[in-house]
Amino acid sequence: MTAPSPLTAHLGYWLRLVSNHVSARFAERLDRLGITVAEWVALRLLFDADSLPPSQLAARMGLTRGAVTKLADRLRARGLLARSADADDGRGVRLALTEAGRALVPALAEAADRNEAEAFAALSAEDRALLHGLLTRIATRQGLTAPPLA
Amino acid sequence: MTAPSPLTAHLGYWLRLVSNHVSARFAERLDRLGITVAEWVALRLLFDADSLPPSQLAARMGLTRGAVTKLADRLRARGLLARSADADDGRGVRLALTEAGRALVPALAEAADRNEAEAFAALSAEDRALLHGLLTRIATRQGLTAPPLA
DNA sequence: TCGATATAGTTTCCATGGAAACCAAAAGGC
DNA sequence: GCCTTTTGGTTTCCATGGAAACTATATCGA
Repeated sequence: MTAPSPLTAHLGYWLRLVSNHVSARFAERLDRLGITVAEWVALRLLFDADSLPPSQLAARMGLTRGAVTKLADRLRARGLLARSADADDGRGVRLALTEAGRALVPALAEAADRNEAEAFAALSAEDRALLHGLLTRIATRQGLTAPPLA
Repeated sequence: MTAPSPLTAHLGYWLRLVSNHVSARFAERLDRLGITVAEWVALRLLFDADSLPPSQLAARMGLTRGAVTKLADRLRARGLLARSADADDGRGVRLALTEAGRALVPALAEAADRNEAEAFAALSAEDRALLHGLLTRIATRQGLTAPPLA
């Protein structure tokens, strides 16, 4: 009958602590540009993909389709994203960046770069590589090259 | 003029991906016991502290006081937590576990232990220690032995 | 001691995201 | 070719948590 594990006994606790902090700081930076973290992820994915159905975006972001509908509405209202009907599928929709959306991405990426540098300043380049290796090892073992959902 | 960094270029991305996944899996486990992750954290902190003012709990959990008020209400409604007036400060409140709340903590801690084992199964004991070291190094550098808030 | 200020807690309002119900179109079985 | 089932997307409802306003008490300075 040992004492119940304290919070700090779990790697999961530290992972969450650091991750939340890094994301919160990143959110602050993005906020200055009027963008949320989720919006950044969507914009960056669409930057490469050119156009995606909401379901694809949802899968890659680890969100539900419902959440993506709403996210897309917000981005569309600000003129950063356009929605068009899928030519082949009467139900389908394609999401794509507008010119304004595309033009915004580099600045956001720079914010991400700066955040990254600041967040992991405590680690040497080798240690950062080490951390990267450990995290990706867990990720692949858990089968998540993509979604943290369910 | 290089291309904007892809999401996967940032450690922060992997950190968030893995952290969210681990927390989501943990949330599933706790859900079977009718508890959320935030509730677990509160219960575990109160288990050691015996009694805390809401502001203290908020600080240690990285939540606002408003959020703690509501969290405490939920736990109180389920008979896991009791609220009492502070003897010395007319404004103050003390939160403490009920017997039922206290009795629940060991089972929750075991769920946390099992989650931990499953989540980091990809890593050897040495690698887990390594990861722990890297994360705590970042945490202390960022001044967060406690709150991811602000 | 009284008035100004600070502090503890709560409440209200808002934003985000999940779950599930729902609708329309496509695909499959016969 | 129909009827059932599946799939893509949206909508509705709910839960959680932050921000800011608000209340009550305590503290500080003159």
